[in-house]
Amino acid sequence: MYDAQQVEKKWQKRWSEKGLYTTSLHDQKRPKYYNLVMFPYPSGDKLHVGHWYNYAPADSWGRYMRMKGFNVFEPIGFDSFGLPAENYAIKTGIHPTVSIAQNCAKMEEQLSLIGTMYDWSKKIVTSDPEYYQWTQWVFLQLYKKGLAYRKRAPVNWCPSCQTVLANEQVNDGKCDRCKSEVTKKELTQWFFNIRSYAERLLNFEGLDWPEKTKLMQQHWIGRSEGSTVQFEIFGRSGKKIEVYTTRVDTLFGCTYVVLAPEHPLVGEITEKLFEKDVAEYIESAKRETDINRSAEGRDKTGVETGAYAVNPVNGKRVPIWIADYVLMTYGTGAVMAVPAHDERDFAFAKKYDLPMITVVKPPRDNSVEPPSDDRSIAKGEAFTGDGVLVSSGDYTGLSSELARKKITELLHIDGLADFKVNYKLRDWLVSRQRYWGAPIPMIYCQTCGEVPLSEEQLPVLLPEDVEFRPKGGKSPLAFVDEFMAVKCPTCGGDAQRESDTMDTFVDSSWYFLRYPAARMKDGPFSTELANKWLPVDMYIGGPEHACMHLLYARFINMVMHDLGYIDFEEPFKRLVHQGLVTKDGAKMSKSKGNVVSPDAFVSQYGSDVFRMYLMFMGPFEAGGDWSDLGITGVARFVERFWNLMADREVNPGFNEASSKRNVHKTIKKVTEGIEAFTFNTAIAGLMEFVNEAMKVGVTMEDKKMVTRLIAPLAPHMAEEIWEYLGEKESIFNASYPSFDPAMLIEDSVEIAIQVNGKVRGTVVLATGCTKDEALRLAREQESIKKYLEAPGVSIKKEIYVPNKLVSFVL
RNA sequence: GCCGGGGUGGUGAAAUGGCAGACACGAGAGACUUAAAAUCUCUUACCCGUAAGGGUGUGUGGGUUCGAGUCCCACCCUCGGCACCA
Repeated sequence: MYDAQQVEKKWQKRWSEKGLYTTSLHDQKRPKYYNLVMFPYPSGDKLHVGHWYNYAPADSWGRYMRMKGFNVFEPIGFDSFGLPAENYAIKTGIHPTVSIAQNCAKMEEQLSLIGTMYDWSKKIVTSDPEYYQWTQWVFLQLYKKGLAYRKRAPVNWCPSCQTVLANEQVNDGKCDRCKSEVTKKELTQWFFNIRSYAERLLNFEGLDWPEKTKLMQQHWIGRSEGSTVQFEIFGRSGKKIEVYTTRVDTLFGCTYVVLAPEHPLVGEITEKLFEKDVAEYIESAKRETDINRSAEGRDKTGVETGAYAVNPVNGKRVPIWIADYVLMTYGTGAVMAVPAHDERDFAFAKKYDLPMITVVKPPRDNSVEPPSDDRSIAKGEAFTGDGVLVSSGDYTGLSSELARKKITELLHIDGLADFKVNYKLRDWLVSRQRYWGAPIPMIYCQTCGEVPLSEEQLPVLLPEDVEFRPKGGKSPLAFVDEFMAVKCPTCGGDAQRESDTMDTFVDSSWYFLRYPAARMKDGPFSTELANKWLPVDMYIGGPEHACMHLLYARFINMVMHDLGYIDFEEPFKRLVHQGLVTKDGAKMSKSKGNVVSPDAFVSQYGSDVFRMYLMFMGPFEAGGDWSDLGITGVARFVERFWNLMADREVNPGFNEASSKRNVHKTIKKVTEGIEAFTFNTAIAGLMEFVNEAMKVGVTMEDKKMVTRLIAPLAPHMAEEIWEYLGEKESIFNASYPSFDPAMLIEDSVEIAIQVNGKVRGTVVLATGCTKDEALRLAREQESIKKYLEAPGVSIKKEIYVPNKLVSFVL
């Protein structure tokens, strides 16, 4: 009987006593392997099966790579700043420093039960000053490079969290964290200019990432190629409106121009008669939340300004409108409307009875040119595809693609147009009006203005004695006088600190650089160690970070590269996402009360069984719905494996050739399963091995081989068996077995015989049997004869796939 | 609407274009036991048939091929992501 509890305790203790997983970072002998999981937030809750589902296979991968001969570094830490601890403090009065310390300790204890090979000596906690002073350092580096700036802008505001949010943290117009409706607010905030890295962030060369994730980032960055076009404002010589369009080929079809309500020209151009309507419209647009304003299919609204713009390509006057379907944050905040060829313009034009002119027809449409400038064109919808230009002056007859080039080039001569690439990606808003984060290391001086702290003045420590409850949209720090009052580092005069703290995504945007130098006092990371250990070889975490953490981390890493601190641009070479474990089809969450705890299973069956059961559920990247129904299967397997290995005798039915083949077949299957992150098939392979070994036996030598094979998946049991089989060193210092292809070949194989595509029988042939021989034997089969010899049939074709099948076509 | 992933037994699932359902769970039958648990053995896609055997089957409809879960076309459902970005 295998005693999992006793065995697992024993080995966890021994591993930690021996420091088996303390990676020697300066080792020159073995190639390095940086195996990283996204570090957890230390909530007070216990680990649930989702955590295990993520961490256990990730650890098995690390163990596998270690046995493959790599010097594996598998660090862990806590992403400990952020709202939950602060909200908890508001509710209970317990200081975040206290609750986070408790939670980290609790979490460490639970993580250790999994039996991972985390190198705890390199643990980092982002809310420790020894970490966050370097987060502040990162901020200063960006500031120095002009990549951190302060700007008054309409931002996302969560009224319940009382803080601003980055675009990435707003989902469906709701706060990612508390789900309340996000509103707009004009505030002066700190931004990181991630936009200037848009082009580089689109390049994924050399990255082994899921296609899906790369696509999501691409879409988020949203690159589009188009042109800017200048429309002169009629009667205001020299005043121009710049619009952005990807369809400059439809310029002749422009029947009006639309400005975003926030557009700076609005006040200037609006005619007296229209001022009241315009002012009212802008007011109502301001009140709209982003979600309402940006919902597609929403009824389009707008007002006329009374002003007119001149189409530079044909001198035609078109009215200027204001509508909130045009966004100030994209392009130039102004568009040329071509209702005949754009769905949004079409809907708007129809509502306000604006003219439509068809200027592009589908390439294969040979019909007569439609009448131009005809309000009554009875059209059901806009034609938005590329085609051939009509009613477009000199450009008539050109393809859309060519026309885009020609029109832009010609207008460019007079400075009226230019090619322009735009991105949907907006700058990263990093300030938060909350307490529990890294203070932004900036000072505002009455004489010098905005002054960055020098590196020697870091860390800016978070004051301890603070009223956490947010007040009036200001950070709690703003009310701590001792914190706020400071002397200006430049002139020595009275100054004030920045009271906002940083988005926690800033903390996690560089932590992978810190790990190898976790205890370092004189810098955020060591250039030497970073260049040696990074990029991260394997990064494992949830797909929900695709457009947040994973994008921010790439950006910050690129900035550090550009500043000359590190040699590599990309932080994560290979990325794998674990699938989601649901309960009754729903995501596990405390509020739904459907969180499954692993505790009962781990204490009944042990970590090894539970780890393997999670892996046996299906492919790692697929996830699945939780059910405990099958765990007994894995428990039985572990018992059988243990008994097989503990039995020192070779089985009575021992057959050397079959036994060897069994072992090598297993090595192949298990290795392929682990490599593909389909641990379920690896475990199935081991189960098959045991079933077969019960029949054909297994030698002492092969027992050791198979024990090494299972070690990454069931680390505790493997160590125990390894020791039992007489080995003194840890099994994780042993190498991973590889298979001999020659050992896989069987003497004979059973192949299928098909007649007209249907399997009608089988025949046992010698391996590698010739075609003639195979066909002859197949034809002789009783079950086949009757088909071949039926009256009126003859063989039209014979197919032989060696070791697979014979197929007759009659 | 657009972009991805996925639809295979009662369940979790497996399958370089080559005998669909490996490996498990569950269920049924049997062995051991005074009995139960545990363990072991056998059966288990569906339909017809006592059997031998035959037929049907991987979301739907077509196609390519000697042969399709796998490739191609059209569609349905589902889960994620994006969504007035001009």
